[in-house]
Amino acid sequence: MKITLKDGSVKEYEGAKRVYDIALDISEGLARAACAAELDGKVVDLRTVVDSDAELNILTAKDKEGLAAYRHTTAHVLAEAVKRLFPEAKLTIGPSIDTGFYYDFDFRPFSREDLDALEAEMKKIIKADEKIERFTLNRADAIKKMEEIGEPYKVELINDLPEDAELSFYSQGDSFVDLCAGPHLMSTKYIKAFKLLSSSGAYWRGDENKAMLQRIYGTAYASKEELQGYLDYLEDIKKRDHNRIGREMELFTTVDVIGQGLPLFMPKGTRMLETLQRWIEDKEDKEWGYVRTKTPLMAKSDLYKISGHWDHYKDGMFILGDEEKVLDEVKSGEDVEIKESNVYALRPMTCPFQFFIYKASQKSYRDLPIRMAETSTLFRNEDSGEMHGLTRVRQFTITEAHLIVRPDQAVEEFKGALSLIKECLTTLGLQNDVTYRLSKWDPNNKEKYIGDPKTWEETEQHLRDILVELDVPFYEAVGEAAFYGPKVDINTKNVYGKEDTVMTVQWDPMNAERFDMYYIDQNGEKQRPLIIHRTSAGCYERTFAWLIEKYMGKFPTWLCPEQVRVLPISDKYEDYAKQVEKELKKNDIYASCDLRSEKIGYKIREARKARVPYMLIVGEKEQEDGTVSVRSRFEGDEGAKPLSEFINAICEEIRTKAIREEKAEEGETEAKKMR
RNA sequence: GCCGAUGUGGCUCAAUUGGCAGAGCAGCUGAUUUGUAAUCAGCAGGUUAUCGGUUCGAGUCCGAUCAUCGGCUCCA
Repeated sequence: MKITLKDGSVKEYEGAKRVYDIALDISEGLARAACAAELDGKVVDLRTVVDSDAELNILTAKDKEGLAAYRHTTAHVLAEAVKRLFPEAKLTIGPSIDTGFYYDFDFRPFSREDLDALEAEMKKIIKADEKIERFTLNRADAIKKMEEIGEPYKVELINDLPEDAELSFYSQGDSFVDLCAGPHLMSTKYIKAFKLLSSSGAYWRGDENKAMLQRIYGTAYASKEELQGYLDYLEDIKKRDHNRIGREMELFTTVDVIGQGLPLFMPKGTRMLETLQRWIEDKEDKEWGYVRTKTPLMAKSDLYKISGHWDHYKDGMFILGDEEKVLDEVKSGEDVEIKESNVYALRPMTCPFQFFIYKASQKSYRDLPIRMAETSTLFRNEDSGEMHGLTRVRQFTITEAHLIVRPDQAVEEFKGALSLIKECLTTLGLQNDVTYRLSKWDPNNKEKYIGDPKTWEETEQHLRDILVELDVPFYEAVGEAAFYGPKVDINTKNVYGKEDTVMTVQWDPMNAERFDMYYIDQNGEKQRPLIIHRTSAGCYERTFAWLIEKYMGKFPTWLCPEQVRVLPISDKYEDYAKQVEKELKKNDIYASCDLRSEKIGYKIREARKARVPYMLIVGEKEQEDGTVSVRSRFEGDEGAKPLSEFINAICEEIRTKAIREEKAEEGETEAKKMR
């Protein structure tokens, strides 16, 4: 038979052969690192026997699939260690994930000491060179076996598998057996480097109504160096955490008695937010044809009944008025008699408010599209465990807009909204850090959505076509749509590797009908418009958090709350420093003076810590020549230049919102070493 | 909401088996007048998150609440 390898080379063998032996034949080193293989495109175990011509790709821990198998085996070693140290723990599932693996157990919570003990036990198992063997059982035997060894969750899994499924098991050493599709390493001894990272609760099958299990997260790499590299990376990336940097830089803070998810923006943070806001409002209004509205932060429950929020989103809103009764209703799920006119809710979105602005006068087909934007503060009663820094809060402000369009304009307008977002991302330097997601409804969960299946399918196809035409890479996700329509979500990853939706454009075929919105067409007849809901720069809080993490607090100059700090060498030059500061402020530059009687090195250090992009050092020379000595975050010491020249340059940098490349940090680490 | 960890001056952290709440940085005052990443000295700063309990005595032990962090679930 002929085996075609991934690199195109062909090997010929007599008779049947194991994948493992073929791998050995090709290269012993490769076989040692091998985890699994792809046979004719399908991932298989190394023991798989090949008896006809085939395409073979040996997977090693350097491949995505191979690494997954390697980590999956590490998860099994963890499971064996848990069963050894804590025999009463019940096994559930333990897959590999992007960053490593986890395994869920039904047991008491694990402490860090437990994890350390488990790591030691795992090392023993690895050292013992336990052979891993695959075998299959029929359904009855499989259930009997799992009942025998006391694994009820495995029985449940088997019962949920299709009747004709092949029930594959892996044994590991003499005592450990786990239901598993594989593939796995052939022995525990091939695991070279792993680490248990953390433990936490997790629901059985991800269902909050089911049992709370205990999850152990870990990671594994093919070498100790790679593992250490990853652990260093984890440490390093936490230094970017907006929650830490934002508080340290006095951009925002929180206060116990004010409450969860209600951050306070301090002067510097506020200045940055308002810089962003002025930029985005100007852009929308002057370049993209938006008009601006300002609508109430609350409304009667009647409004949310029309919009569908009362039925679909009531427990996510802050309800005012006959509060206790409303809470009763929310809790019991039953209608309670409430004097409706007394019940108000803080708005969780702006849509219906702007819809009524549209409806305030009769519209002609010639008036459309109408693009209404609002810098819109919203309130959402998130569950107490959901809040995080600035990325998940209960009150936030969003660059919200609704485009009321004729059906023939919808595609163009939808594309326009995406283009505007792309422009915003590019200006902020974030365009390469996003993924596009087509968020679809879930046909198996119809009660969560309004509208009929046909409309959903059609609308989703429109979005798919637009994304393909714009040539942006995207993926599709079931069950992520808004309850009234599908959307394109633009996501990014935070420092903990979790995805956050930062921007969104939604195609809404439902609400024009609900709110009885119409326009008059050429023939004098009423027609339904379509509605596009969209953000441009997203929600200010979340985008702000993203910017902090992206730039580690060293923002592009135009966003900096302090753009220039003037540092006089001594108080003899105080007057000149103040004069320079005044001149900068005259040119709309955020400038300040450090007039303390400190050495220049100290003032520079402080300014660097505050992440001020430009320091102007002034002393005798500068005062005499009318110059400033520029030290920037980007180039370090840039030497003396006339003040006017500096002002022209920085004004141009601010005007164009330039993102200057940072020079590698030399000073701080050196200074630390020296101390 | 669920599981777990944590909460001590503005910040980072100490405080022996329950026994006088302490240090560095930041701040303030004074001296110093400084040329590209930390000048020196002094002073001030606390109901140990909040409320309750055990105890002769609680930062420490117990309970409740609030908040922060990591997960799970959720995220219109």
